[in-house]
Amino acid sequence: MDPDDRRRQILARAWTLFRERPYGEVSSTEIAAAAGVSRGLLNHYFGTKRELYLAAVAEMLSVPPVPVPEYVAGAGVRDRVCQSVDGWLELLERNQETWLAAMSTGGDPELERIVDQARERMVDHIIEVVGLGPVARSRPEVRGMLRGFSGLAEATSAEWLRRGRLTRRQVHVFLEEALVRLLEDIIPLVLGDAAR
Amino acid sequence: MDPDDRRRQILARAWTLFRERPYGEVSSTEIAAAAGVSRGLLNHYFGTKRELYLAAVAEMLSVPPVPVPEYVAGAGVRDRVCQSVDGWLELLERNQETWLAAMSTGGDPELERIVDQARERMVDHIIEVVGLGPVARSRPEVRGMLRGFSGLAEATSAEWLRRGRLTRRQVHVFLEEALVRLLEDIIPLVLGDAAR
DNA sequence: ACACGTTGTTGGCAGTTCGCCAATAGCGGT
DNA sequence: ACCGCTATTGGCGAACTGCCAACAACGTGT
Repeated sequence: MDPDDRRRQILARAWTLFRERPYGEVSSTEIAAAAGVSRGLLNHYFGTKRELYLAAVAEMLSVPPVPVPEYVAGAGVRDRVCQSVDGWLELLERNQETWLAAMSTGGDPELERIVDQARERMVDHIIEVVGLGPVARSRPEVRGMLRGFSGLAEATSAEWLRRGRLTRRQVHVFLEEALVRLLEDIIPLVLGDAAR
Repeated sequence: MDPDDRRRQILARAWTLFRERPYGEVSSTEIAAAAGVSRGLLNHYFGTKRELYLAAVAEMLSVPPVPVPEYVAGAGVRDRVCQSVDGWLELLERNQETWLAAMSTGGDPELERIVDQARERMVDHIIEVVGLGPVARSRPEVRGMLRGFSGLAEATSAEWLRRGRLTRRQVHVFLEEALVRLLEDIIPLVLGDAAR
């Protein structure tokens, strides 16, 4: 079989197993059996079980990002935020299990780095949507606070998808309002506060 | 040695190791050696390695909660929030490694439940501080949104302690302002929105 | 005082898992 | 046709975990 296809096939099967059970409870033998190959081949392709895991997570985390809304004359920041939040929730609803499973890092520093990169991409996306590029470049605190917002988004989304204490609509209203307030009031306040 | 002391000693040593390296990279043999006992004794006390891990996390997560600020006449919600946030940050700064390490659940459902309980306790604390008890009991969404805020707090705190993109003062101003806005504007908005 | 059950403690055995390597087979280039 | 390269397999050795038998210390009933 074509090595590239085989690689993708193994990654897909591995991720299927990894997202239902934690890392330690899935054996390489099981992955190999599920993929219909010998166990030694996993080593041949990915070196070690850990690297296979990292590769699988990285693969599944490279989902196409939500498109940045077009700039429409007359549309304020709130409209763009609303549209972007909706895209994010849609993407989330479609890949529930993937996202929920990927959020647990298990303290592995390298894995943490991979997930962290995905979160930074989310921050990049927000910065672009709301047009904060210039400020963000000179003030790293802005990225820090937006990273905080991504924590808010993850937690409320989990409340929606896992615990059901919030509806999708509520999450939408909540996040949209929170982000707008953040941009218009809180971030300027914190940045100005440093002048004291 | 007194069984209770021995138990605590093993838990302390185990947690020391678990917080510097992920679960899979710490062997029971190593823990036993560090604690100065035989490996079989770990099984005698905790049954399995996993249970030992859970016990260690639960032990270290049972830190004394931040005291609820006294009610002072003339002090508004903002004052109480400010005081509470400060207590939380203080606690966090003192037990950095413990908290940062405990936040990684590794997809283990039982462990996830333990950490989740700690987060719910934080929500309880906030509810008590801002006096939202009555509303929260009839509207579970309130707990959901406050759980979102705890995600915000965790993420910004990590930005402060780990990445250093925020200072402690900035985190304080940010969280205080965000929580006040949440209580006064955003939560009422979401609750009212459901009436549509 | 002596036998005995209980509990802390140890070492070792068996099963499983993982990383590595030698061996085989297919396939393209010269 | 020969040769090298890569995919693929099976197996070996090391490490780790769970379990159990054995030993020691200590309290208790007779």
